[in-house]
Amino acid sequence: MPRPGRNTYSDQKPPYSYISLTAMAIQSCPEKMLPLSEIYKFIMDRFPYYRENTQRWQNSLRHNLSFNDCFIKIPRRPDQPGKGSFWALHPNCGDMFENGSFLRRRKRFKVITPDPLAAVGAKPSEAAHYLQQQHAKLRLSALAATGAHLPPVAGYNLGAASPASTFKHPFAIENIIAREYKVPGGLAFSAVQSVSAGYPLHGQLSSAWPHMYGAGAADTAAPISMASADYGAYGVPIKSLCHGGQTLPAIPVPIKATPASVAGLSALPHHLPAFLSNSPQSLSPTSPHAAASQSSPGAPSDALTSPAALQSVAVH
DNA sequence: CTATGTTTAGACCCTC
DNA sequence: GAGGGTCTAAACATAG
Repeated sequence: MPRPGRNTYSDQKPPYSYISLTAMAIQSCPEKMLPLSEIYKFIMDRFPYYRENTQRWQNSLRHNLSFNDCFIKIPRRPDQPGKGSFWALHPNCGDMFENGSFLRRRKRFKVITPDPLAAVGAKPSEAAHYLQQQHAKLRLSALAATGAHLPPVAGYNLGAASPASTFKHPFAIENIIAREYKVPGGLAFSAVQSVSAGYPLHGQLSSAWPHMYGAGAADTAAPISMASADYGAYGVPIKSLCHGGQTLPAIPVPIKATPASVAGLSALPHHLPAFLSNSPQSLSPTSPHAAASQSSPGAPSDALTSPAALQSVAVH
């Protein structure tokens, strides 16, 4: 099975499924969510193969976004004008891939409850209240984001914030790349750790993931650029969410009402999965900036790393 | 009108 | 061979 990171695939079809390509794109964004057009752009930027037949693969890609539960649609808020929604990865899409193969998942990811609100048995009024709370959170974080020197927080920590946590998003660029850096003796070089520790990784990444971090790719928007100038506290980009100058992410609402969206959300709202709560921590990158100082105990970010927080199952 | 999102269907490939 | 994952194509609906 072809492995990533060995060549640039130039005009050849990259050995990644649309799912993994999409996941890469999403993961490359500090907010861990992207509008469709940005996903297109990401893929075309890095894989020349996809600069042709756009109609074909983009249709497939849209199909994948809709069809696969591992992608969740995040509506734009009213103050985020634009077309289409944002797309994010379900936090519990888990270890869908195995053996380093990005062509085929071992299991299809499927969620098992309709939505977080239903999962906690929220009545409509409670749901509204819940959403208001989330709104308030976001506004608070937005304020924080505008301040240049607020305490940094751990971002979409991928498990890094909690010592007990081992969850690392399988699609995280850091994670994917880390697989390429198995150090003799069984110790894997952890890009996540390096990023957390503030070590510049670009050099390593370039060699491991040439089409992503290639030397000549400086103009292709270094995917996990952690330039402090670009992001405020909580990792919310000061410039915009990839476009448009908005700083507030939308309230993430798993739109798909599959019977299971978030089965284990009984702990809500206090332990609302960070991802779903759209707590800025959960959506911001792990960065040198966003290292240790954050996270009060029990902060929403814990939820992302807690298996109990959001139970989805990989269904065969 | 175009981009986006959903759904259905068939073919191909892989794993069990 | 069955079942499942992926890819492709197409039709349709909706939003900007």
